Amino acid sequence: MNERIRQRLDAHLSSQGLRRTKQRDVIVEAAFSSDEHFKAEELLDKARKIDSTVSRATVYRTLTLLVECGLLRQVDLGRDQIHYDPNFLDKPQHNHLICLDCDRVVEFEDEHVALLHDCITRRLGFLQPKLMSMRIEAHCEELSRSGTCKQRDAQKHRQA
Amino acid sequence: MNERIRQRLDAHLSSQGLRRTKQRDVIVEAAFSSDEHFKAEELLDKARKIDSTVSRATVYRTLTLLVECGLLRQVDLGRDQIHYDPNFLDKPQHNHLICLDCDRVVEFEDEHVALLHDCITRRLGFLQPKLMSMRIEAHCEELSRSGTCKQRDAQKHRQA
DNA sequence: GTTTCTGCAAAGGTTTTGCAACAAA
DNA sequence: TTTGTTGCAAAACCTTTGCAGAAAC
Repeated sequence: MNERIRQRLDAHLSSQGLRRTKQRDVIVEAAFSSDEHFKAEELLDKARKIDSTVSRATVYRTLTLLVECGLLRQVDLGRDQIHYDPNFLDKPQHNHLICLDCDRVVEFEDEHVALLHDCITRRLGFLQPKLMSMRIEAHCEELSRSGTCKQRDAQKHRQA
Repeated sequence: MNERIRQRLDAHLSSQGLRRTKQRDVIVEAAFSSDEHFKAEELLDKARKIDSTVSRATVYRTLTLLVECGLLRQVDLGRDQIHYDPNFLDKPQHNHLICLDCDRVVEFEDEHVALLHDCITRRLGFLQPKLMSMRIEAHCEELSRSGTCKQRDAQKHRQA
């Protein structure tokens, strides 16, 4: 498991008098095994592939824990479901662009966004912004130009 | 009822072969009676104040309809609940700042945001952005400076 | 040993749906 | 008339919770 994740988790556990357990390790391993976003139920599936006895309740409880210590963040990617994003430790300022053609999610960082957030926030009579999120939905340029798009083809293939 | 709302709704209804009903009128009236955001259950309450026989199912079905024709938009204001925003007809580009001290939501428009969205989207290989949303959460400047904030005092008063 | 944690199953809350009666066009 | 709409109640989801036994420290 990634060193920084371990460190932050341990710090949070001990500061709160909480315990390190086998289940929490399994769920954390599952959550950060890739950089993909996931829903609670998907995390349960991943976790059960590592240890099939992990319960749904513990997954939900651990999700809350991981959000509290900043390792995960809830993100609204549209599509009417809350997803969890495991990439904020590495990219604390990133945002999301969602492809309207194939639903793929592109993470991006942009130095101008932070400045803009800051200006807007102050202008409205607030102190430095604490939490910002930006979501863009757009159509794929490649698909529109060439009539095909790698992601979309791959997706169709999966569905077939 | 606002003329533009009526027009857009009628256009959508007739283009889809749908009907104008007493219930839909009531729910639309309730939804746009103020510029406040609301949850489904809150809309049901408002609608029932106008006509107490309106059913929950019809409210949900009408919400879907109003989102489809662009009169409402779902917004994620944090706090783990989807809200509906009735103000996109008048301010199609607006965004939200949420006060961390009193939970009030400030809508804002900013000309730079659109440009930034546009640049980012093209740089990532997508066509002109279709749907954008930006959310900022921040602490109140007034509260921090003077130890008090009108909104917050009003809120405490309501809770007492 | 004490306190926290887990799994289970039940409960809670929100949204959707099948269906028969009803209403709009 | 025909087709879409409604209300109801049940179902479908997703998430939380009470509790007794198990595990961490």
